[in-house]
Amino acid sequence: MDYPQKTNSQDFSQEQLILDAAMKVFMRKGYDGARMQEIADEAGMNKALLHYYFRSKEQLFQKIFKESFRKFWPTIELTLTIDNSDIRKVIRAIVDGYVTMLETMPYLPNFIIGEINRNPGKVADLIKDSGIKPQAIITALTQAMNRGELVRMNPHELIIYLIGLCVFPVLARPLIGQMLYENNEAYQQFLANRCESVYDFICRSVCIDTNNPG
Amino acid sequence: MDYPQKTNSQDFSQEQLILDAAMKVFMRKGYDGARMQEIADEAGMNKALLHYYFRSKEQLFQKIFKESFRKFWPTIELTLTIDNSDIRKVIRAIVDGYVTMLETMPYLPNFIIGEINRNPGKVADLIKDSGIKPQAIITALTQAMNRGELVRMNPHELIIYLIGLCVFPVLARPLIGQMLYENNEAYQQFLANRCESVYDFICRSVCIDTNNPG
DNA sequence: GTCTATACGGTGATAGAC
DNA sequence: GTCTATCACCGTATAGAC
Repeated sequence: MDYPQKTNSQDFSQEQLILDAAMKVFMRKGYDGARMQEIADEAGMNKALLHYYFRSKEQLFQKIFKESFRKFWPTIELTLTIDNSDIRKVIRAIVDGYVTMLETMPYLPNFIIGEINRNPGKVADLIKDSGIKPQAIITALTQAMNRGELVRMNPHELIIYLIGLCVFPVLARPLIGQMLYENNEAYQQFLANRCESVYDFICRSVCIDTNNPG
Repeated sequence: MDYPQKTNSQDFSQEQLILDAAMKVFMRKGYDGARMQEIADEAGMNKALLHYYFRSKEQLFQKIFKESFRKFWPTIELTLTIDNSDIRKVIRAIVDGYVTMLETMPYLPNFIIGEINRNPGKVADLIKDSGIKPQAIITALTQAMNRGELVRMNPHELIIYLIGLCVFPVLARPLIGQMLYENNEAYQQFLANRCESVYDFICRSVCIDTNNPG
């Protein structure tokens, strides 16, 4: 009988437990701050097993990082499969996509940005490997500008501002929460409403009402 | 003769050399990634001297971090000593202040945000120690809203967006540069022009032209 | 596959000569 | 104050029993 390589139905499960644990620990501590022991504890197994499955800390980290990176960017591309004819809907979808994603993974931006700054030289390879290209969104924005729905500006810059407005509130969360909101309650409120807030802020800046020109 | 404690005119200079070196290394590598040996090399002196002057890595780090934090935030408060009657000038001054500061210290935001996420519990003390309060800017924004110069919105949110738009392009620099600008030249161009670009983006969103109401 | 024990290198910190 | 030498510890990684 020619079953797949897996001879033990627990194999994948163990590997996945490690990956999940590693994701948690690396995201919070970064590469330098993470400890293999902590990942083992989090996964509820022995430290030696991590090396059995992934050889080294570096290789385990690479797996986690590539996966994280994939989750960080494509949000913006995938939303473009929706109706392109109204640029407001596109912007709304992008903002919603980011905000929703960040609710479940609030540590992601800090992790990605921290590690990318720690090792900027590897970014090129990383992007090449991921196969991600921002072309779709650039095209959509440019077309909207040509249709007169968007203020004319460099589409690259608009993308940066768009992502920045979604991501920065989460990135600087401890700082903002403490500095501007003393208690956490009001800040929770802001985070909950920021789909609307960010969308409004962007639209007021760049969207042109084509029904009432002038 | 009662000269000050300093019997050796080099004392201060040595201490300062260490602080400068530590700033460089901590900013790029973070606490976990930084090595006392590397700081010593950067300062051009022996590793043991770091401990002689600052006792431990932790204490040296605290000095650097508090100093960095002081540089990161007050930009926004200090600019408020300028003319408050035109909110556009205030916004312009804040954006200029941040962008200029970031040109000389591009690693600052990543450092601050990374370390704050690494140790969120200490943020409250840090802010208390620094004595920084965002009250002046909040008041200025609220007054401008009451005068009808600004769109009505939560002033806290506006501050977050303002800082985010200035800071994010630098934070995500390696990512943006590679993903959106393949070569470095066009990105340099964007960074050079972003005082204007960010200012325009914000003003279009929130500033109301009081000469032509309606 | 999973565990325990251990080798190995690196890092913060100190002792002690000068 | 500044150096060299060294310690004690911790963290990654491996060896080897089961």
